[in-house]
Amino acid sequence: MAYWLFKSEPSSYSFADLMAEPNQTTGWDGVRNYQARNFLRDQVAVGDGVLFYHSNADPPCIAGIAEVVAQAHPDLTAFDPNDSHYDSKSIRSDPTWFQVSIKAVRPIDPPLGLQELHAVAELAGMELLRKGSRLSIQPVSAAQWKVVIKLAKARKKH
DNA sequence: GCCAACGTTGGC
DNA sequence: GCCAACGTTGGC
Repeated sequence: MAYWLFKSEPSSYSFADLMAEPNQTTGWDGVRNYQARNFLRDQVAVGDGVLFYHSNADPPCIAGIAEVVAQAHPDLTAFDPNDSHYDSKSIRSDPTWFQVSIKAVRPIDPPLGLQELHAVAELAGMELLRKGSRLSIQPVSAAQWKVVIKLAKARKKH
């Protein structure tokens, strides 16, 4: 069991969009970065926990918890010339790009803002908080996961 | 909208 | 294989 943080711009796909999906499940397609691809293809496993992060948002935040429900399978949007993530160099017999499927577990409401996360000493080493961090699929340690879940649970008192 | 940080491309 | 130019990401 491992833990991850997946980034998405809410203007293109938000945690609320995931909640609204049939079975609250979607294929995490469109990843076009090799390091992120390698995590998706080689390490992300069914049952893993996912922090759903809203980048380019106001404020940027962790907006919900999800879980992996299907391991890596080819990202078919790479083969569709009409898709914005089309990659003419990727071929069906040897796909370059992969996706996993995730299912919403619960929203974090209100979400955990980036500023707030920066203020948490135990999260100081988190990849998300590193200056210049751009990776859209990031590993999260068990200790970091525990801290974030605890912060998320504290949201429920009101 | 700005711009720092990072990834990719391509000439050499 | 180097590295400058370029494109993208994402906080602010």
